[in-house]
Amino acid sequence: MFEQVQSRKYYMQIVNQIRNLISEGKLNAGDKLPPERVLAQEFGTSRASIREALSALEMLGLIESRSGYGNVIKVDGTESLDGEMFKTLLKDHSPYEIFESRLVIEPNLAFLAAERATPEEIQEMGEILERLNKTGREIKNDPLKVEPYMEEDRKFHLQIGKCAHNSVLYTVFSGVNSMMKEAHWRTLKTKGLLQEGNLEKYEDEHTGIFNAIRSGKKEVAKVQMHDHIKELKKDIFDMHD
Amino acid sequence: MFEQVQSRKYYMQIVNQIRNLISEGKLNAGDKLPPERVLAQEFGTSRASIREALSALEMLGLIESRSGYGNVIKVDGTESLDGEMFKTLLKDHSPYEIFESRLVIEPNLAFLAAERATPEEIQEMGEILERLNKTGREIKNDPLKVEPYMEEDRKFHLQIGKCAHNSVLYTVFSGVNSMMKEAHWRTLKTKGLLQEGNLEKYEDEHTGIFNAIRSGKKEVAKVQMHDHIKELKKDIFDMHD
DNA sequence: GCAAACAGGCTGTCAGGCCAATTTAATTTT
DNA sequence: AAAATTAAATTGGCCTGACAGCCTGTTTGC
Repeated sequence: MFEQVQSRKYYMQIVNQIRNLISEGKLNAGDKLPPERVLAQEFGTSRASIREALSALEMLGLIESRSGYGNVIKVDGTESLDGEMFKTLLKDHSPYEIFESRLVIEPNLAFLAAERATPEEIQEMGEILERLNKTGREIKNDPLKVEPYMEEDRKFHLQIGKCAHNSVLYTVFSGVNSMMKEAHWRTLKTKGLLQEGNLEKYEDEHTGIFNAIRSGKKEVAKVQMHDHIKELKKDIFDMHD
Repeated sequence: MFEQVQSRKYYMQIVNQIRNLISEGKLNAGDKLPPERVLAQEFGTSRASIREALSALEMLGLIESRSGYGNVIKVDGTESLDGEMFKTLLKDHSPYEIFESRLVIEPNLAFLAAERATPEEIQEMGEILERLNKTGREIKNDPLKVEPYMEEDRKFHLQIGKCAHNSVLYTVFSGVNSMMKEAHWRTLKTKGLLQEGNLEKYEDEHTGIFNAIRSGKKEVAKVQMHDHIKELKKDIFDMHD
């Protein structure tokens, strides 16, 4: 019946405003915030309050405060800000366990996606898949395409997660997914990806998953996603169980 | 090869120290921190730095700062501090989606638990189950036992999560699990739990899951957990799909 | 007895200042 | 002219001191 009164503390209001600016895409990764003294003026508060907000934002992993330089936005919040914050929690977990969690979550996301995806979402998924496959085939002639390929791959999986229409699972997955952008993951994955025949294999698997989701075959989508992630896991960690 | 240099910024060191005290159980939910001025003295910093740390801790959901009263520890961090922080991210998500995520995660935790649980962990699980079942039977004569029952139930499921030995999934699940302690969940659950015959049903299901895990029957554990959560979901949300 | 006023402790916020880190520009050196 | 050095400006990191407002318990006044 009654609405929550606006968070009274200044630093919280500042955190929320900046957080919103990030998720609205008005502040992007790499952008520099105005100097603290300027922020204080613009928000109409003291520098102390600004700094309380900034330290909180830094602890949440949204900005990085660099002495003598400025406060820099660290994340691209348009995909899932909550996911980026969850990623911050994952920092110290082992790569193996992080990847293993994909094996649990993603097949179920595929299942739910087959059940709930809207036509528009399916179409977008198809477009991403097309770009992904195209980029994959270009790698043979141009090894520099590996980076864009991994990015398209990330987006394809993320789109499936979005289609599952479960914000909790999406938050978790987008955190894990975003972790794959990190440098040490890229080197890990590059090794596995480039082995002979893998790209063709992935193309088949991705296409199969997409078709299953599009035609609403929930169980098929789930199983195929499971097999796909298991293949990835094998290719990356060189394990076979 | 080289270890990370200690986080330079004062507020970070303070956050880490307090965070550790919470996860070590030296600071428990409800405890009041010393006044900021005292903290400043004890940490050897200014009150400004203390407040930067406290605002960060509050944003992470670990403490609550009450004007004119003090800074209060908000979580019991001995189960999983990361989980408590993840719970903070869940605050605004719909109860249905939160519960649905259990349906995805817990069966897989049961699966992994059947594969990886140590004898000691199994034994502890058995002891929790025994207490749970005992409390469940006492409810008939003493409706006040509902609260303890739900707490034992929470612990039983959490123990399974722990046995899965995957820190990422455990963090997520313990966050969701801890959410079940919240007031609005308790009322939701109480309604469903107390319907005729449910408690006996749950006892059978719990026991079945435990036996499957103990004897290493991974697939059985997974399926039974899935069915159990689905029953719970039905009883709580009154849905049947 | 009971309500109202009071007092002490604590957080919320501000103002102003100094130091250290880092970038940028200026200056010197090669 | 290019490179290395130095100087200046910018910016975050941190500190001190102060005051208003909130909370709690106690005292005062009826």
